[in-house]
Amino acid sequence: MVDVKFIRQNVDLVKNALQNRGSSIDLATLMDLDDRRRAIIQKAEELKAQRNQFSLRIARAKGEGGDLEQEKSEMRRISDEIKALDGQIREVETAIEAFVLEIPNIPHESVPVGRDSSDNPVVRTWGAKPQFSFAPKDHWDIGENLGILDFKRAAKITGARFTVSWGAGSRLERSLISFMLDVHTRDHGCTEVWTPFMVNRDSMTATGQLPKFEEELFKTDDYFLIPTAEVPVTNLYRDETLPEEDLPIKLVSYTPCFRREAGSYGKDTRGLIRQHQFNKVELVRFAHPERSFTDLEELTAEAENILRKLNLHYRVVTLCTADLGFSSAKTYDLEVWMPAQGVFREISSCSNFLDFQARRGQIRYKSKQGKKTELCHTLNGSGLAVGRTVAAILENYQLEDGTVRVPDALKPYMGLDLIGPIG
RNA sequence: GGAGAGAUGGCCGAGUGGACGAAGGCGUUCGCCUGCUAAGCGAAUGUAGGGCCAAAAGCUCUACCGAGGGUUCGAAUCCCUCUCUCUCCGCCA
Repeated sequence: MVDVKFIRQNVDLVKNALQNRGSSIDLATLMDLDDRRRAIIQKAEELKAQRNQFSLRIARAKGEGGDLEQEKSEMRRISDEIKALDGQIREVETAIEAFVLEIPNIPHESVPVGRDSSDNPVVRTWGAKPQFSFAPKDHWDIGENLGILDFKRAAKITGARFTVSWGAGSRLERSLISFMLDVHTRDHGCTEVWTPFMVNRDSMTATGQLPKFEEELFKTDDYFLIPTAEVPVTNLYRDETLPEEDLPIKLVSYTPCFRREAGSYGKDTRGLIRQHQFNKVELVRFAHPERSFTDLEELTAEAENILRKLNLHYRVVTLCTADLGFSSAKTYDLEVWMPAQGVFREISSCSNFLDFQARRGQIRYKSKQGKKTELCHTLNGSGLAVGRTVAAILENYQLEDGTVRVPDALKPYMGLDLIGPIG
């Protein structure tokens, strides 16, 4: 959530930022509401101050047994007026809140202005494309041929965009989760957390999934299924004040993720790339505002480190203004090389949300001297999306006979050097 | 699912209609004192919003005792609804 006070003082800047994002929100409506709000507050508070004084006088006079009927009826009038004004204030504030919750974050000044994903500049590229003496197969063909991926039965027991993994495939999924968690906790100093996979409406609102993207979420009568661990993990400290010296707080969490993928019909219909349920290891940071961009670089490097250890060719792009997620001020996408299609595919998204989520969720910090309580900055990034990592490994490590080599880093976890056919 | 108890400041805990933003204690911070430490003494110590101010500082007003509504001139205190927590019973991986 962008601060209304900030918007008021920087209307043109915000207007411009929204335009760069391709958003057509009319700020004039908001400014009118805010003007009205302050006018009513002023009136109401004046009356309240009056009421308090009357109240005091009545209390004092009570002992002396004076006739206070006149004061009382006057007070009744004031009280009624206050009640009416308070109702109006509530109304206006509800409207303002609803409005502001729909405003996306303001892109950081270092974010390039662009029209779509083709305007995302490449920051760096790591590794090299693997060379094949044969035509590399798609990961879904490799997986189905080996018997480790089973899309048909997943469709039978649930539906489209779900996957069953068998044997080494299942083990690969589990190995990757363990491997990633181990690297992030052991080498990067993150604390591992295990959270609920369903959350309430307040949590979804704090991180920015709600109110705007409800159609993207699966839900039960009572709760929402998390689309990413970002939601439960960031909300760990909702409505809390953290000690300044604890920042940055570095967390890592494995969770399954559930997404409706509404509006993506016909996109990535085969394979592991776009699923309704997938596994992800997520990095989350609560940062000091003064160094959150350093944190973003560090967090991105931590995610990259997984790809490097797996020896997967990838590149880093900066999302331009048009491609930036709703809550983010700056995002780096890590894109892994997929040899079968000959393209780079997103495998991690690392973002700095500044105080956007912290304001929605009231996540704050305070110095030991207790000077001031201020909003934290929050960040997160996939470290990594597990399903897509499986896809990348199958494609990049495939051999001509249809088997798949196990990356060195995973051998201790897999207890195998080669994934062969199940049978 | 059934029965009961509860929700007050960073924490503990008092407060059943009027000077209560809220006693007392603990904690924390600053100062004093003391060979050092501990103890002791003194002071400070919530959040949000509005106004004044170019702004900060500061001053001032308002709100907040789980949430919302009601009664009343006046509500932490009385009434209603909701949420959450705890205890016991039942069921269950």
